[in-house]
Order: sequence, then C-alpha cells, then structure tokens
Amino acid sequence: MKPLVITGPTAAGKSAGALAIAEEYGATIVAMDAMTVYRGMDIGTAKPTPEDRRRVPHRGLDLRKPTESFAAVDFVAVAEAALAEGGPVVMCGGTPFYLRAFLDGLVPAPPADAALRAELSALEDPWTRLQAVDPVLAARLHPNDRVRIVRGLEVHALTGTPLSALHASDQPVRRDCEVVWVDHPSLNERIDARVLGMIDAGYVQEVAGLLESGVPRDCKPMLSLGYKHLAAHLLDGVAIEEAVRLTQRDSRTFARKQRTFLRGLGFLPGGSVAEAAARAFG
RNA sequence: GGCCGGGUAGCUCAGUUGGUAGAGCAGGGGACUGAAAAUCCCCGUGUCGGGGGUUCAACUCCCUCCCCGGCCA
Repeated sequence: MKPLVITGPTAAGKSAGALAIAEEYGATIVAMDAMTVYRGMDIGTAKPTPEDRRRVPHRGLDLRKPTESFAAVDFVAVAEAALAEGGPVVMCGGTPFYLRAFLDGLVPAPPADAALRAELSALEDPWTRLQAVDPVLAARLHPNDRVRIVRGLEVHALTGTPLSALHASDQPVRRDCEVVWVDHPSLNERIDARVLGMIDAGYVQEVAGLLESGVPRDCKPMLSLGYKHLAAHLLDGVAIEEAVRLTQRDSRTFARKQRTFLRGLGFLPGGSVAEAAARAFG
C-alpha cells in the first residue's frame, strides 16, 4: 500500500474525487494545501465542510491561526504522521511545492528565522550580498527574486554553508506514490463560477469577520488570492465587482502556475482516480 | 435609398505629414529545496473588412463593394 495523491489546479474537482475514493477505501484525507491550515478561512479556501469531515477523517486542516507560520516541512510532518497510522491515505490538494517536499524531501537546512529574515529583507541590495557568500545560488536567481535571495542569505548566516552546497549534496529519492493530476478543459469558466459561488456563500462576511476579530490584513493568508482583494474592498473602498474580477483573474493565473509546477515535477494531467486508488491500495 | 460614424491582436482601442503596426485588458510559457494562494522571469505576424488604383512604398491617399451603428427619408 502506498499513498494516493490527488492534485491539480484549483477548482478542477480534486476534493470531490478524494472524498468519494476515501469513503470507498476507508482512507484518511490529508489536505495538501497551504491555506486550509488556517482557522477561520473556510469559504475562500474551499475548505472541506463539517459534513465532508464527518464522512471522512481529514488531517492538515485548521492547524494554525492566520498569523502563525506553517511551511512545507510542517506539511510533510502531517502527512508522515497520517501514514504512520498504517491505514490508506489520500493526499489531496493543489500546493505542488508541498507535494515536492513530500516526494523528494527537503534539503537539511535550518528553518526560517523571522528576525533574521526581517533584517536581511531590509538590505538594499541582497543579491550582491548573496553573490559574495553563495555565487552559485546568486547566478541561478534573478536579482529581483528577493524571497529566494533572502532564504539563501539566511541559510548561510545560520550555518556558514552556502545553500547551493546543500542542494548539491542532496540526492533526492522520489517516494513511491500514486499521483493523479485532476484537471478540467474549461477550468477558467469553473474558476469564475466558483468565485461567484463563494461570494454567495458569504466570502465577504468571512473576510469582514476575520478583520474585525483582529486578523491583520498583511498576514500571509490574508495576502492570498481573494482575501487580499476582499480586504481591499472592505478597507479601501474597492468596488465589490472589481474585487471579484481580480479574484477570478488571480485564481486563473494561480491555476496556470499550479499546472506549470506539476509539469515540472514530471506529471501529466488526466488519469483515473479510481484506477490509481486501486493500484495504491490494492 | 441618402448622409455621417465605424470595420486594426481573443476584447476595447491607438496609429503623428504614406516607410508593411502597438497599448491596456485578457491569454500563455518558465523558474521554484522550511514564505509557495507567496516570490520572480519571459512571451504580441495580426489577410490592418474584400477588390482595384496612385506611388519606389498604402493601415494611412483615390475608386468600388461588403458588414455594423446612428440620423434622415
């Protein structure tokens, strides 16, 4: 028995497929999703409903407050804990970076250091600094890619070793999984409709509630896709129609990035969830 | 039927005194090793409505036809 992974772009129909197959095999679903870990962010993340969670046990949901950090390594820990229980596991979600962390592992490097990051982010020209301590990584990174540049500087500051050297010594062995990439030919239309459905379901009220309860608009999950635009609607007077339009557009762009990443991991769209489940669970 | 506008990228439109065209929006490709719904890079050949003419050269000027909108009959 090996884990079944159901992934693909947003709004492709992953969750419905995972729910049905998990119910059939008595499996546990692990949310492979960077946003459903946050409590109170339900509608905008299309989080499995209480009813879904009654039907099938879920892991990886509501693990953090919106202001708390959650990273790829934390996802891997959740997935491994679920696997350790010995039952069938369906990993379902559209965060390919988490999938790769699970499949290929992460390089042995220290976790994020918030204070250090803040300090490094304030540097005027972090890329030139990186060039000095890790020229290999600097050559690979565009000078504008501050997130990765800062990570490189962070690892070097913490360990004295260039991150690129850690990469070079890392030989990933891909974990044995059944991976199904669920997709849809008219995904853009589905995305647009889904955003509208979220608005009908109370997306705006959800964001208003989060803001009222003191969740800062600049915390990581509030800066994601629709949350960002609905906060702008509520706080900056952006018209709701415009906020919806931008949410739809950004979601479509996001779907493209998801597909690009999955292609880069060597996967192809299509394939039968039922057949993959049969192979995974025997 | 007559007059006036329009017909240029998937959409909305620019296009100076003729030198085979460019913005916005949309769309697409790629990178990615503890922030990933984040961060970053790249991508515009289109019968300029059709045909003819003038010219070395026409999206641009002339003729003609077609289509869309408005006004007048």
